[in-house]
Amino acid sequence: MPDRKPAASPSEAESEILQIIWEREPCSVRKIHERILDHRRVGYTTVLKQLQRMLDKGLVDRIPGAGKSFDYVATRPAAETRTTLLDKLTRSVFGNSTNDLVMHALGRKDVSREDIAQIKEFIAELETGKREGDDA
Amino acid sequence: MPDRKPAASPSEAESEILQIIWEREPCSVRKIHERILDHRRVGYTTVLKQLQRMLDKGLVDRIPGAGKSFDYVATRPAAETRTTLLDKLTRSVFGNSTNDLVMHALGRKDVSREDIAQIKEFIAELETGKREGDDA
DNA sequence: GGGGGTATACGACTAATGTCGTATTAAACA
DNA sequence: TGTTTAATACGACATTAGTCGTATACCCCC
Repeated sequence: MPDRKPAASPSEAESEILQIIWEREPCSVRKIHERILDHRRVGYTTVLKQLQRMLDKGLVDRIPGAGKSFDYVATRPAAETRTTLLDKLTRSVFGNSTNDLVMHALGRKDVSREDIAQIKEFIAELETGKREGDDA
Repeated sequence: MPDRKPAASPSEAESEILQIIWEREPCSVRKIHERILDHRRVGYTTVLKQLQRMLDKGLVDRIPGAGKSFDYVATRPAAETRTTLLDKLTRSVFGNSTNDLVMHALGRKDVSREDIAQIKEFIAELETGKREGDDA
C-alpha cells in the first residue's frame, strides 16, 4: 500500500469542508462553496484554494467531474478523522480522559431528555456487543 | 463588569499550558515549563512567550510571585473553556450534534467496562437532577 | 559593590491558515 | 471559428502559531 501518513488533522476551515464532503461525496467545488455560503460569506476561490491544499496534504482526492471540473472525495473515512480530532481535544484539555470529555458534553444545559435516552440506548447496545468477545 | 470578550479559544500549545495551570494554579513559568518537559522538548522562553501572548489575549492573568517572577492563573474556569472547545469540535465535524460526538467517543475501543459504568452512574445522577426544575 | 544566577522583555523567523485577485485553459455555442 | 462562460492554477498578503536567541533587570551573597 502507498504512503499512509499519521493523518494530518484538518484545520477549522478544512474540517468544515470535509464535513460537507462526507455527507455528499463526491462533491464539486461549487457545491461545497454553495453549502458554505449558507453559513458565512467567503469567496469561491478561497474554497478552491483550500481544497487544493487539502489535496496536497492528502486529506482529499479528486476525480474528473462534469465539464472540466473535479469532484472531491475524502481520503479517510469520517469516523477516522473524527477520532483523531476527538483524541486531540481529549489530550489537550481533558487530561486525556475520554470519560471526562463525555461527562462534560452530557452535562451541557442543552442536552435534552431525549438525547439522554438515546445515549442510554446506545450504551445498552454497546454492552451487548461487548459481552461476548470481551477482554477488558 | 469589564470586557468579557467572546472567549478566544486557545490553540494547541495554549491548551496544553492552560491544562497545567488549571491543576496547579497559581503557577510560575518555570513550573509550567518543567511539566511540559515531561512530554516534549521545548525552550523555557518559548513557554514564557506563549504565556505573555496568552496574557495579551486575556486567556490568563498574573500576580506577583516569588522573587521577581510571576504566577499565572486562568481567567476563565476550566469548564467554560472546555465547553467552548467542545462546541467548536461539535460544530466542525459532528454536524453540531453533541450526541453524535458522545456516541463516537463512547464507541472507542479503549473505553472499558468500568468507564461505561461510570457514565451510566453519571447519567443517573443527571436524571435525578433534571427531574425537578426541568423544562425540556 | 561586583558577580552570578534567574526572570522577564523583546524581536525575529518559519510555517500554517485564511482570503483573494488575476491569469489561464477548456468547453460550449452561436 | 471566434466569443463567452465557467473552472482551475497560481501567486500574494495578512494573521496567528510555535520557537528561540539575546538583551535587561533584579536579587543575593561574599
